[in-house]
Amino acid sequence: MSHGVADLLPGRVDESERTYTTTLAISRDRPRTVRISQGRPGSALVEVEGRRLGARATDDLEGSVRRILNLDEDLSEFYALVVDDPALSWAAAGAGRMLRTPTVFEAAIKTICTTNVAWSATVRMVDALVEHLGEAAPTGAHAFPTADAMASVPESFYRETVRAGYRSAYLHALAAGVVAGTFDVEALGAETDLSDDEVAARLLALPGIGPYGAAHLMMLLGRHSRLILDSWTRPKYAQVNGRKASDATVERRFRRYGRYGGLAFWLYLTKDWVPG
DNA sequence: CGTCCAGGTCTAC
DNA sequence: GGTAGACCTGGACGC
Repeated sequence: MSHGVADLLPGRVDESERTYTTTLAISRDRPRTVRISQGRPGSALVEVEGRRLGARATDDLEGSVRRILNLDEDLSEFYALVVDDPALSWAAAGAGRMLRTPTVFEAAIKTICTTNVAWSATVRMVDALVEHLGEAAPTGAHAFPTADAMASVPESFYRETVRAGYRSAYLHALAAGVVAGTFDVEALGAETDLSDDEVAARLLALPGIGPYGAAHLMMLLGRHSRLILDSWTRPKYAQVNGRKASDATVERRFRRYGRYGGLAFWLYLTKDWVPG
């Protein structure tokens, strides 16, 4: 079973039908439940529940789907780097486009919910956030909550209802900081002139985000320099590699991929997720 | 029923 | 700059 933060979108992947269903927020309107599947070769089919959308809402939804499917990322430089590499040449066929959340805020909140807990607990916390704070679509399904919605409830809500434990303070502080403008997290997904170091520094300044979380979020932002080193990737590396290695050794091994070191590491670990 | 720990982070040395 | 200790929770495991 494969997991990634984007798997935690308030929706579900149906592997047999190869579809992804989720409920997405639309500005100035109720959220809508959408079903994403493969359309004609080279295109995605997006089916929207309910009455026909207006032009404005359609634009919103298309923007969200583009961000979820990461359609605008150009990985040609990475493919050129690995095409003659026995360990990663398979990736040049088109791997590495991470499934993402519509907003950086959502990814950051979910990343906090992955720290120091079993995956089942992460799912439980995110489900509670969506159920209790997310706006409902006509289908009854809920979208991921906005920063405003998350800032509007007290920290005790996160402890008592979400059962997020000590993460509660981080979740509330992040939402409140985004609302106040202290943390402009969406800018990190839009800016192109910021260095990876600058982006990393801003992510590390977020409450509850440390080296693991920053590396994880940067991958989703198309910043592939950092290796995600955590309790899942370390043993997985040992398994794929054949023997254990220190973080420093792993970092050294992937240094040759330059600004794509993090992506190379991730794909090296997840090759067995790819069919065939 | 007690202990351990899971896709860590923060604080205090 | 590097490193112990504390930190919520609930599922897994040993007794």
